[in-house]
Amino acid sequence: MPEQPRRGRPPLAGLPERRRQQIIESAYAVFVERGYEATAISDVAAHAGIGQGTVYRYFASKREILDHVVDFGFEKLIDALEPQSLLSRPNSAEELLAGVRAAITRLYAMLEHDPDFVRLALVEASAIDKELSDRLLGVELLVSTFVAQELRRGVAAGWIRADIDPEVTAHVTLTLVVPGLLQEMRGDNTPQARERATASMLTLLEKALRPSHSVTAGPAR
Amino acid sequence: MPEQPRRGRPPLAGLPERRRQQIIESAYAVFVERGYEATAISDVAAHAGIGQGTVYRYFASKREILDHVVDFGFEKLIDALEPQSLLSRPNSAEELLAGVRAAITRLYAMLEHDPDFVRLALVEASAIDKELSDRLLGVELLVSTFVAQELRRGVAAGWIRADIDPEVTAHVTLTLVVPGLLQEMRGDNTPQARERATASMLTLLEKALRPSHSVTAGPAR
Amino acid sequence: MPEQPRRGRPPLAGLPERRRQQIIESAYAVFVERGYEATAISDVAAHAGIGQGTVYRYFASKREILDHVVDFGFEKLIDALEPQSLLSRPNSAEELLAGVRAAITRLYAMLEHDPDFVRLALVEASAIDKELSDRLLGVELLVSTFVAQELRRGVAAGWIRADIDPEVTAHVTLTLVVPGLLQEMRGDNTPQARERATASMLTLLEKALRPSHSVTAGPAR
Amino acid sequence: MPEQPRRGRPPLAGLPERRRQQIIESAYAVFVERGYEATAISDVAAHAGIGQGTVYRYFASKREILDHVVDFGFEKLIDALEPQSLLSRPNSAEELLAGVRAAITRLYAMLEHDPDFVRLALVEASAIDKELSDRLLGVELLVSTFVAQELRRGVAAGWIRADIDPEVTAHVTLTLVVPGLLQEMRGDNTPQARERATASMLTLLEKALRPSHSVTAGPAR
DNA sequence: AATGAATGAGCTTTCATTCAT
DNA sequence: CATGAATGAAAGCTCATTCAT
Repeated sequence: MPEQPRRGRPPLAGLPERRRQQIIESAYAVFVERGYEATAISDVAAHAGIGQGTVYRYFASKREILDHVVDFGFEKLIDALEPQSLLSRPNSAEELLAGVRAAITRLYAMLEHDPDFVRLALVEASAIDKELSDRLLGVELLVSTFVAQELRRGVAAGWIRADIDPEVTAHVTLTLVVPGLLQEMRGDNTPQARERATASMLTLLEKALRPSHSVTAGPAR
Repeated sequence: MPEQPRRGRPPLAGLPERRRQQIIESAYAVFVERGYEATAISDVAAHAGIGQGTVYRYFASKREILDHVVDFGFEKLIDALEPQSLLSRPNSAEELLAGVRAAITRLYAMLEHDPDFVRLALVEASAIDKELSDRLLGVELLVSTFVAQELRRGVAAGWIRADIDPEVTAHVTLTLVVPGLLQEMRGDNTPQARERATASMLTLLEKALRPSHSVTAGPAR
Repeated sequence: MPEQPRRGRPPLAGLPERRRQQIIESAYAVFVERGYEATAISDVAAHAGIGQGTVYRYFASKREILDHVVDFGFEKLIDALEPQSLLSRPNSAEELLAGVRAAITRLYAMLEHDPDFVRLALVEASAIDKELSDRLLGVELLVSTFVAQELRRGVAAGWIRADIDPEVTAHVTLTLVVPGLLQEMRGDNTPQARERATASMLTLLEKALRPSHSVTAGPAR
Repeated sequence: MPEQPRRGRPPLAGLPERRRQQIIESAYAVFVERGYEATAISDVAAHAGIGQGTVYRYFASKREILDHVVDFGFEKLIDALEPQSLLSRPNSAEELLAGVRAAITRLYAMLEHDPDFVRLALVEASAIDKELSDRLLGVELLVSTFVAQELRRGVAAGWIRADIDPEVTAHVTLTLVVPGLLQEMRGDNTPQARERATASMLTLLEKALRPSHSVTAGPAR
């Protein structure tokens, strides 16, 4: 018996990963459509065009699928925001604001291209529990900690006013996207409305961050 | 069922309304405890000390109860924030900020007294759907429209800088409570942390709203 | 509110217990018919003429129903064997054997009246696990311990031969019913066959227990 | 079946049979480990190191595998008991008892060497149905018929008392192993306990079978 | 009006079996 | 032949809702 020549159907290398992705995307679609609790696994399977049992070959439970859907959403979001551009450490208020503006613009671009994305928030919300909310809060904390660091750099360099609280301000800065998302959810998603909202929020941020002496010292903006 | 003629006083006219309230409060308690989906009507009934069937004499469905629980939560929130104080139309940036500070302080006081309240957000989230989210957005829109009006008044009167967008700024202003709520959910709810967050957010708001009077050198008011 | 006059439908005192019994008996019937694993709760419900959900109002799980079915079987068995008659402590080999014979006779009477009972063994077997087998072994141990005690008394009094091991012999004595049960399961359940089997087993037991000197010393029976 | 041209050497004629045996032994192992119902075909396949589909090339159904596992168990048992030694027709009570003792001893030896075997009873039990129980009863009947024959020979030859019922006594004799098995299941499997049980059971059997020669005062045969 | 017993639709999950490769 | 991916039937169980009393 010279070592069997690999009997049986070859296991199709990429198949598992593709199937998983297929299921995640279907789940994403139906979760967004009807919400997590209201969606049955059979709905996910039907949307993916496979049998219910097949879903369980790739995921251990409905809950695990949600986790991956959330990851999927995060990835989409992170990709859209190009966080690396935020990592290009700004050296002036202008650069910081430009970075934020660019991120917001990309966010809107993504929302336009994938309108369902906003509703993902609802999906996540609809299945929120201690663990999931911890994850979400964790991501927010991580990002805002990074932002706070940049703010601190700006304060040290003098291009951000000294009397802010970096941590809190970082949280607030992230929160600035919320009104925009609400606006989208409300359906008021014309380019004009977006631009107006973006401009206003940046102005607000600018006023809040820029040292006041710059007013007297130079042209504001 | 003879009974009819209905002699004597009507059987406690207010009873039905009190029963409804009793059920809503019980639902509030158990929803907050375990979440909407995970709560059975029997849990609500048991908490209220009545039979399950009775619940259905006062509400048509579990979902309808949620609607009222949400209303109940809003009422609690509104009561805590004493919106009438916001209605005392401010006549200076100081007054406006003082009003906001007072509202935030009351919010924190309420959270301390009724910590479960933060969790209500999760409960609502866990049952969120188009209709409910529309309602929530509607409330936000209503309040922010009012705030925008005040902002516009401030602009006209010169104690708020002219280059803000009242609507967007109003939304952003409301959003300012979000970091605080996140903070609470994260469990970081010491008085110090609260005060620090409040102060920072107010500073930010102040910088963003106050006219750079030094520049115009004109009377803010 | 002078204390409500016990509003609502009165909870029908005996109902729960009757329902439980009804379900247990239906489960007994279908378990015996098809076996435990092969029986669905819906089968039990259908046999009882109730909805599946109702079953779960009275029992927490399918397994719990089995436990009660087994108890039900044990009760039937114990009642049939009239263990109290075994408790009438025998004072001679004759009395002991008479007691055993009576018990076996009652067992057969019961089997004739309720032929499904033998199949209960299969049901129990089909669901056997550590816990259940422990229970069964526990009962066997209990009874045989009691029997061993009687045997020891007989040894002390001289009407049982001294060279037996009371414990082992007690176990063996109980085991003597097994061939009879097998016979029943085999369908060979004529009165003649039963009598023949009973007589043989008793003879065997007699020879095994009776002191040999009695042969020479006196009339053996 | 004309067996076709069949060029070259036949592809390991014995292979199919070896595969079957491999599957049966794997099934034996996992059935004993987890029980029949709780074992999935994939478990059997995994244990055998083959694909699930392959199992179905050798057996039509899970149930059929069980049948063979039971056979396998019987074979093990029969091999251990060396029935041929029982077939060496005894010519005295001593020889008979010695044979039984030897068989019991070998049984214990086997249990010690393959402790899972006792659990096979449970496995079989967990899947017991009419057909399987018929098979088991059939085997018991077969063996006891043979034993009965030997007993009859002993009666005829005078070294077994005349007043026994050969059939029933044969059944009882086989049943004598039951207490020992129960003892093992109970975990009380020390050599001492085994020896004590064996001795007691043999003594009992001896008393039950041996003619009260003292009475006849003559040598049996 | 109030109750809780009853229900069945519907859920998640398992797995024996089939079959394209 | 061997394989493992695919499947759908079926199971146990939950619970919103109904309704006889």
